[in-house]
Amino acid sequence: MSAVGSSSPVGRPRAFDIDTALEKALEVFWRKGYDGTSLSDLTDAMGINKPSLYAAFGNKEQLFLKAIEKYESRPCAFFMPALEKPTAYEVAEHMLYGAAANMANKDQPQGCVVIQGALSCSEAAAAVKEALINRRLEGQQKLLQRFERAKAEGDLPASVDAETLAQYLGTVLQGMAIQANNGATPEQLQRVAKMSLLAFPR
Amino acid sequence: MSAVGSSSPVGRPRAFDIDTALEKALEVFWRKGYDGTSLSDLTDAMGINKPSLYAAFGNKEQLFLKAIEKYESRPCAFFMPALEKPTAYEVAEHMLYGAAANMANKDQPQGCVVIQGALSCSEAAAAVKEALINRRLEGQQKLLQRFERAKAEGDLPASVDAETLAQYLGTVLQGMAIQANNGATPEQLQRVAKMSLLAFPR
DNA sequence: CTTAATATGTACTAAGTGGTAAGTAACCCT
DNA sequence: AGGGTTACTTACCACTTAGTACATATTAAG
Repeated sequence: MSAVGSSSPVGRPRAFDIDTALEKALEVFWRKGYDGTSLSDLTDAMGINKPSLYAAFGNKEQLFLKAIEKYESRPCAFFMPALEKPTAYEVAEHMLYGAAANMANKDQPQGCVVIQGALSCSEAAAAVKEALINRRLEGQQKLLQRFERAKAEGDLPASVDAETLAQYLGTVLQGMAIQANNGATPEQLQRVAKMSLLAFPR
Repeated sequence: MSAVGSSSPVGRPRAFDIDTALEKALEVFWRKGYDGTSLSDLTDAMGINKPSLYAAFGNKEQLFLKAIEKYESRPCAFFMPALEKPTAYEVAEHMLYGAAANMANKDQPQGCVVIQGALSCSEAAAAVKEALINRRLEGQQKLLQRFERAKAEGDLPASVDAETLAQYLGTVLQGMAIQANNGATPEQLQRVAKMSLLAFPR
């Protein structure tokens, strides 16, 4: 058997780095949304031609979905690490402050591509929209499970409605994405984060 | 001088009602966003041909802006009436519960066209995006002014940061629009509304 | 050096985009 | 009945869209 993986497969080698190209595509989708992004936008940003794009990523829709995966696995991702905090309050705290820093970070497009990539969209983007909705619901589901665990651990009172708590937190996080698009600064979002924590049971 | 107004102007009379056509256009823009809506989508929904659309509304962009005006002046609009409530808390309360009912209302597209009409978009939609951002900021500005009045009236403690309060409320309202797009029910949003009021100073 | 395999650039397709020209139909006023 | 004015219908425009055929270039293996 021959070696598998990225080490010199037969044929002409790819002239671009697939990961940095995906990063470029992500940035365009993030700024312009799925409907607002054309293939020319993508090939221009990625520095490749259309046949290379189609060979490497399938088509526009699959490229988008791969870009979303990349987005969620970024080093600056704040969601999953926050879930690991010891108490429910700290989970919420880290998630809110992480979002405040991340969504208004001037080094990248404002907001969150999972929220604004295909919110209202054409029929051509219906599958993409659905995929994004599912991602958002999964995130909220993870919060819900974390808060139920906190109830089981006695960290949250048994009387707490974990579902509403998770949905409230999801609402604030998603609202922060819009605020970032409105031009809100990280500092402003931090103050919003602090205030929204006042509703959190201790 | 002849009579002005809608009473029999010269020429062939318009064969469609301009207001109901605008209502149809609004619904399409609301569901599909500016970039996701084509002129064919619009003419199909409005039941007219392109030249009629252009004669009556200018072009796609102007039609969108007129549709937004219509949206904000709807009978079901909850924003402005809520501002008139006697106390800051009641203002927030009515706004949040109004949003919960409105944004998840199954008789219309989910969410809010001012938020999702052109969040991430193409360069062709840049002017529209800017117009929507301004509308959102104006709404928040109105909230801020209302809360500052409440402070002056002694209804809110002088120590309250009215700006953050307004921004927090804006964040929750905008987050509710995303939640509605995720499929949240009016009841779920009501629980979120109730919870977000816990952060509100009394 | 040839062959097989993959990537590349150029050029193309069919369909859809926003927007318009031009002829015709319907109305009011004289 | 005719003229003036407006709206409607049909057909079109130039351009962009997502996606692809094809010939060429670059590599590894035999």
